[in-house]
Amino acid sequence: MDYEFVVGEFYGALEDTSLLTTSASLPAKQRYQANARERYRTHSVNSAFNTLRLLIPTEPKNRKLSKIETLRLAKSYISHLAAILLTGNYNQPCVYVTSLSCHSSFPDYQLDEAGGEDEGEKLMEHSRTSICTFCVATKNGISS
DNA sequence: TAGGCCATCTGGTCCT
DNA sequence: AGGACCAGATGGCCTA
Repeated sequence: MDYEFVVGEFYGALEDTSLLTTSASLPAKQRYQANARERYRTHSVNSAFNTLRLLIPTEPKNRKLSKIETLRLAKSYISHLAAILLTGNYNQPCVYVTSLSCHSSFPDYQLDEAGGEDEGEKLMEHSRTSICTFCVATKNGISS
């Protein structure tokens, strides 16, 4: 990795000592280089987030998701796509998934909520009535 | 103006 | 020893 480039990219030449600050754990120059590496690493993470954002449909289309929204919606989107594969239904796949796949597709639904003999019926009822987070966020699959 | 989100700095820990 | 990774602290920006 070209750290001289990284440093130059963000704050100018390394020999610009006005940018060097004291640190309890590291000499100024090493601290400065560590900061530059951390910035570079953070930017790499952000690039990955941006790439992921491009893969997730949103409503409206130009809405920019926050990082936490991107992660949550990506997770739901994966479940949504799995439901499509499972049901072959492109419009309301998450409504028709089986109880087992429904349970795995809807982590918000806790197993201990459905304890007892009627667990299966509750799961089936859940599968009939629940819309996944992705469907809610994008209005995808919700009949009007 | 408060709250959410983000970038940056920093120190600690783990790994090579 | 040095770099990668992580989490906490801090301050700036934006929006309701």
